[in-house]
Amino acid sequence: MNKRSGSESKKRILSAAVKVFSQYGYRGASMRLIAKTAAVSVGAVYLYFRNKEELYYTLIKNKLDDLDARTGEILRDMEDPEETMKNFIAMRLEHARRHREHILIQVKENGFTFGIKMKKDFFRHQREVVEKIIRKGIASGKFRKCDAEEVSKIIICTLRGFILSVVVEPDALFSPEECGSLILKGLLK
Amino acid sequence: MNKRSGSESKKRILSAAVKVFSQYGYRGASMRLIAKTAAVSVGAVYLYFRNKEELYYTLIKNKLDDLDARTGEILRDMEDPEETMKNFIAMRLEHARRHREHILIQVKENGFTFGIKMKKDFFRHQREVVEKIIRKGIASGKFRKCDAEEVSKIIICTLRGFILSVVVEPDALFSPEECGSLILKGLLK
Amino acid sequence: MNKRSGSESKKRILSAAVKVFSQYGYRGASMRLIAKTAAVSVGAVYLYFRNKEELYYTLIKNKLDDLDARTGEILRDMEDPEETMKNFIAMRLEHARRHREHILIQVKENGFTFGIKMKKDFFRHQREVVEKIIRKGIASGKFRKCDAEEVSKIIICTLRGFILSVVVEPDALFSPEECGSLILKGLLK
Amino acid sequence: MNKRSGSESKKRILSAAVKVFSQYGYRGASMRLIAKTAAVSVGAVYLYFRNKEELYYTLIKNKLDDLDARTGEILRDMEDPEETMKNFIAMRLEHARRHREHILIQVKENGFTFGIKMKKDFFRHQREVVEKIIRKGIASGKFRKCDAEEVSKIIICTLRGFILSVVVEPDALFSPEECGSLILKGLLK
DNA sequence: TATGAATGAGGGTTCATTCAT
DNA sequence: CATGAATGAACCCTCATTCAT
Repeated sequence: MNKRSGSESKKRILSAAVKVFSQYGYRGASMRLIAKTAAVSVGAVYLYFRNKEELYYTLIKNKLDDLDARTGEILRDMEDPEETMKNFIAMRLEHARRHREHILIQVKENGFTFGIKMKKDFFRHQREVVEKIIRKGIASGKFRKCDAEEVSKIIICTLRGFILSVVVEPDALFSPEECGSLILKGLLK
Repeated sequence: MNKRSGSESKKRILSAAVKVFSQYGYRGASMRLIAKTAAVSVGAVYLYFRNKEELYYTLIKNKLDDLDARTGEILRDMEDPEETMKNFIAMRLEHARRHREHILIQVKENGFTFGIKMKKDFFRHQREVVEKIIRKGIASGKFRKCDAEEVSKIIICTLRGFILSVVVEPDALFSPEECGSLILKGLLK
Repeated sequence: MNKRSGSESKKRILSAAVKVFSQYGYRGASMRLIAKTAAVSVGAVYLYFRNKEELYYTLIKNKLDDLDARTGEILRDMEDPEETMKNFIAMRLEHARRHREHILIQVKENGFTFGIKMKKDFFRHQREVVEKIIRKGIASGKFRKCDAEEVSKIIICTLRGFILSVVVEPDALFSPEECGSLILKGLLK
Repeated sequence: MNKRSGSESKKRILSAAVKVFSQYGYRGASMRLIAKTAAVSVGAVYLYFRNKEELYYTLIKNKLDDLDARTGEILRDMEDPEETMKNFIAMRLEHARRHREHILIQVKENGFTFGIKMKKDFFRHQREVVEKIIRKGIASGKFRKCDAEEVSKIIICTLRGFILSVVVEPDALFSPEECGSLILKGLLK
């Protein structure tokens, strides 16, 4: 059909794949539909990706790398740990809202076996970031003393819950500020 | 050609279905595999469930009803709101740990259309329970003043995150007590 | 369930089979539905008929035997060949109208391989009857001279067409008299 | 993995379908067998026809359209109604003989619900054609006076019978001439 | 004589993947 | 680089038939 540069086609396919995977899940998405959505032939998809699995994998990898980069930025100029924690949470929520489809893909195929190591690495790194913030907060006397590792896990989980909600019920928005507040101040007086 | 009591077979099928659905997701699970796992013929599955969808639906419904009942129990004898909230969170986490596979099924098929009303009803009810506890806590002066509806949403999301983690990474356990603590006391001193 | 005499059950099954076969055709009819319609268990059907094929075969055979008997009666007191021919045609049409379902079964499974000999025998016999009437008619000078065998075939076919129509479009009735007339007098002046 | 031109495959499939449907009926015919008969993969059949129903429908439609066209030709140059009627009957019989399998398909699935409107339209049109010939015949004084509508119905039925016979017993041929004769002249002197 | 749970082959259909062009 | 017809394994589901009761 149209002649396009190779990389252009690849981008189109990736973009189409995000849409289709997020809507139908890994198994529900058909290569034909992805190709059609990308306005490309079925064969073309196999030109750029060995198979469905690799296409899916690439998608996830791209997004996690992106998120890793943004996390790095936030960490770079950490001064006030409270501020940093708020920024981190807000960034993750904002990212989830903007890339709802990507998160959906992962949510739907959670437990799916591809790229499980990649995901574990990502989550470990995120947790370590949070732990680092907490330690800084405790050291600076702003956070109450607690088991930084344990609490970092909990916060990551909490965040996961927030993000899941953002993605699953995009209409029922709640403010990142309140989320941050709860984590920082708790319910009790 | 084994003869088994009807209800025995049905139980075996349900139990097999939980395993298979939780491992492969709705689409990934094949009726053949479910039948095989239940040590039953394909036809037998259709003897007890009209189709795949109904089998899936029954699974979800059973578990949600169960959870509704346990939630009711906790609410019934609420005296100290702080205690009730802790109990509620602990119950949900405990339940998730014990029925990991069931939660997995739902996580994986999030966005899947069957029984969506049933799920929505469940989540609304759970949120209302939390809201009720919060209002009681504020009224009794134990909780800081806040928008009970908004915060109940956030807590449900937080909980969702905890549960997701319990289910996705069953090894990386963290204590229900700490979870409750974070929600109640927050990170700050 | 109910205790019934064996022959009663058999009758019920046959009667149910006629209904179900005529509505759904041989392949479309399920043994389960036949059993249900007969208010009998699936197993019971296999008590009286070795399998689906035999049940079907029995049905057809019964009806053809019945028709053979009636044809015999008409032939017995043949005096006026014109009258006899009219009676024969009327009888067949009347029979078709009253046993619409049976005819439908055969129409639908025409070419079906069971009992093909039985049907051939039946049709041959019917044709011979018609041939006999024609010969008598020619001999008596009432019918124009023609190849009795050839014409008997044609009349049988004509009749088949009439019957098919009676069965397929039961509302669009046309009179047996007119049918007889056409065959006897033709279109020409 | 043979490469064939698309339209070639489609033709092969249609041709195979005629054979298989005519032998086994709609329900008895399996897509697998049709594919095999066409020397094509199962998937290929679904490349050209959305499903079994559409394949069947296409078959019927093609043939009915063809027959409509031939009927039109005969009507176009009607001069002598007797001649036209003979031609019409002969054409239909000839057509039945040449497309035995197609007729068989329809005979077997009579009462089958697909495309029922299409068939009704066809039959209505055919009857109107016959009615037109009859009226012309009466007007020209060659045919005896009769209820043209009623008699056209009967003739269509008669024809149906002839065709059915041609198709069901292809060996027991009888001449189109004699068929025409019977309809025109009747049995009586 | 009667039941109906159980079986498993087979039916319609989809879809990841390949390959001649 | 790109196409899309073709393949065939695998999916969900039905149903004739059997057999323990």
